[in-house]
Amino acid sequence: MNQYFDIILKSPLFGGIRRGELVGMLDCLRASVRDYPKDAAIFLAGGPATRVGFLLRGNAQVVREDVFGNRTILTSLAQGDMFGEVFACAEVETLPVSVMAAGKCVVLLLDYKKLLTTCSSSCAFHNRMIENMMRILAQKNLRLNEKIEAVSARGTRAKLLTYLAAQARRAGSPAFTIPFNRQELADYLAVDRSAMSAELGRMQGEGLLRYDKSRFELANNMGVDDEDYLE
Amino acid sequence: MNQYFDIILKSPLFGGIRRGELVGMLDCLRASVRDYPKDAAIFLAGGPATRVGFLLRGNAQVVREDVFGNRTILTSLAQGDMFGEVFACAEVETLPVSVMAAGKCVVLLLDYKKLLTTCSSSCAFHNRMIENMMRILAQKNLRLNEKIEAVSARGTRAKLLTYLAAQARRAGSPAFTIPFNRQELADYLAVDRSAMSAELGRMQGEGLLRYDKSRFELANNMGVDDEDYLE
DNA sequence: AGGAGTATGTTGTATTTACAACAGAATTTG
DNA sequence: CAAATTCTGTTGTAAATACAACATACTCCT
Repeated sequence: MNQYFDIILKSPLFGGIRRGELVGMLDCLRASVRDYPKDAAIFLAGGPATRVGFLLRGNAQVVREDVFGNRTILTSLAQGDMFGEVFACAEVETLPVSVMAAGKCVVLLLDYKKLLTTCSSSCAFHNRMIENMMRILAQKNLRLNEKIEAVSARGTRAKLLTYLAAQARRAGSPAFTIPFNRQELADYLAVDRSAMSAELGRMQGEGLLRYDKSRFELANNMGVDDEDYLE
Repeated sequence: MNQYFDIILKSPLFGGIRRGELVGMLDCLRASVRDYPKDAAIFLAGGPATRVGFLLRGNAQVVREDVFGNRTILTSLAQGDMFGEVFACAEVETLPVSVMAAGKCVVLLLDYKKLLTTCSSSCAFHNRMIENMMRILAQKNLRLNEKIEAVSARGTRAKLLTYLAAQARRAGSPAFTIPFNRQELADYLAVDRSAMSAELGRMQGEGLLRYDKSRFELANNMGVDDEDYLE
């Protein structure tokens, strides 16, 4: 178990927790570690959403199954990733998704109620974790809002500008590197890759921006046509 | 102040709180009630995001101002609505939006840190509110994910089917009423209203669904073409 | 009931986007 | 280093969507 301490401590939920506190904490939380073989269901759709998981080892996928049995991969999980927390915190009755082991997996499971309820000794870390979880949920909220803004923009150019402007804002600079390649960016914005490439080319031609690979630089007059200021 | 008790108690953040507990609670939370004239800034972009607000009276708008001073209305707030909680919980340094009074407003303001930190007397309602806030954030997360799924679908028909299927799932029935008129639905899905209307007409013609105003009923063979099963 | 205002549906046209196919650059692999 | 693979950009064409304009239906108000 303690071979996984570093992974656990790196997780945002455990932010601000010192290594020495961890053992007692996990004990108090009644944390359990389980092994799953390839293709096993770590969480099964239809089951209760009472636990929060951490992938300590292996890879897994969050999948949704529609009425006709078609499986869609919603997220891919890697070592250190947390999963199930949104459903647990939302207190949904039954899980709408499954989490399937893509290979052999080792998982840390926490009971959400235990995590939420300050224990008798009112230990400090409980409050810390609650604060952490709150921040995680709220920040995810902000990221989702950002994506909705970009995807909802009308037209490929507007989507790109919305996304790139947000990245520039986040970077605090008109020059920044995005965490996507072209195909991933196209998927994120829900547009066709080649059409998006063409649009990027046109935008560069018009001097709106410059780019090289995943590095972008927005022109300072971005999106503002001089004619707007003529009377 | 107690003229507003009913509004406060109806808010999800105060869910499970009894009327008799409220006075002591608000006192312990150092809650303050403030009046704002029309066009006043309740929260100002660039300022700290340390408080959570409730609109007790009047209407307000959450607005974002881009680099060039263009204002976009992100949300309209009505009586009873909570605002600012995502930024407070995410612990962002500076507010990226402003909240402007659309008319005379009365607002209840809570300090997020006070709300989060269990007070010395470890009063029960603190835990209740923390649980409530967690659920509010997580449920908002689920709603945003639902919207992203719909908006990201390729093509008007796929967007409609994604949205309508989610509504049917939520309703637990293939027949349900949506909370939008056509224009609002089109805005939600980021498509053109008239094109969407036409698509709905085609879909009804093909027997995929039936509708009347905001009442929809999905066919049970929805989205499954019989040919898929011919081999 | 009458009329104003709003909501919805319909159609034709212009524009935009997706799709497919390919070429060149960059990266990875043996 | 060379071959294979992946990534990116380009182009022409087909398809989908937005836009504009209008007809009809519905709602609200007095």
